[in-house]
Amino acid sequence: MELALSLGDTPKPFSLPAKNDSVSFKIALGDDKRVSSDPPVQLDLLPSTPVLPSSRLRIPWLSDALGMERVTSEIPVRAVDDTDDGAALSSPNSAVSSFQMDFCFRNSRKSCEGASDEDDENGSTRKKLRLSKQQSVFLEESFKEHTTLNPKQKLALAKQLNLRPRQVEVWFQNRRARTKLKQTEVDCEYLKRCCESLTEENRRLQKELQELRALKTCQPFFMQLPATTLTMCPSCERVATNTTTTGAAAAAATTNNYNNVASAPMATNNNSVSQISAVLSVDRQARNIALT
DNA sequence: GCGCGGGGCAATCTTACGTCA
DNA sequence: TTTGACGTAAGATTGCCCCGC
Repeated sequence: MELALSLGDTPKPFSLPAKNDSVSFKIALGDDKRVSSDPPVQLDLLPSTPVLPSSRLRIPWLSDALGMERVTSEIPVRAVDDTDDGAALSSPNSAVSSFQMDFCFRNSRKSCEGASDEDDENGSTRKKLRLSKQQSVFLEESFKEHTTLNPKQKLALAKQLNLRPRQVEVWFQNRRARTKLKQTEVDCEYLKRCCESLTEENRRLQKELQELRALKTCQPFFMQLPATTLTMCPSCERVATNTTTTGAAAAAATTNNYNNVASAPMATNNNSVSQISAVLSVDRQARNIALT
């Protein structure tokens, strides 16, 4: 998914890192300046302080990568009728109660029925699975490492959590989708703030422009100035030189021709210091009026 | 090039659960 | 305290598209 918002003359296309399926935005402004000082928020939708009981629950590929000792025997696995993936997992029946003690501390009834398809077989309505807190935490930890799973990882995770591979797959799909949704919401909020900021900036600049035009028409002193005048940029506090043929054009060009005062070629015209000071003074007054 | 299978994604449905009057 | 309506979160399904074989 790619959204572009460009303002100004140099829209810059951007590419998104596909990592983590997050949607991010870049705003290309005319001079590549951010409108808002706030950087776009990158949501950290993963639990920052997982309560994963790492001593008992382990992420297979993580543990393998770290060379950790496998302790999967501590996570008893109940027999699962895995019809959709064809990978039935089994373990001694004695492990069932141990698993349920591990995973089903919450709402004793519902969260323990997840991996069973018994409801389908006896014709009654199938109860919807609610993952236990620990299962969710474990999946979140896994998601933190891999937002997508390869078949091997999926099987390993399903086995450790006593879920069907399909359930793990669905959980990851939903997790990706909802992460993306939340990130999109955050990004939209950020764009909204940017839009408001730009609107306000535009309104202010329009007002300043009107003030400058009014100043130009009301004060013939402007019109009598030589070709080059100095004005102060209200935004960046820099003095601008406008080398034009008329005073009117100079006034109109003040918004896009601001240079550092040090580089202003003041010596190239016949303006006296007093004339420059007068222009600056008038310009400052106009600016203050516009801002207030 | 075409068909097929697998995986991801978007949209949607469904259900569990919390809140509140 | 109980109960029903309501909203939300989350598990699950479906259909489509893309890609590799």
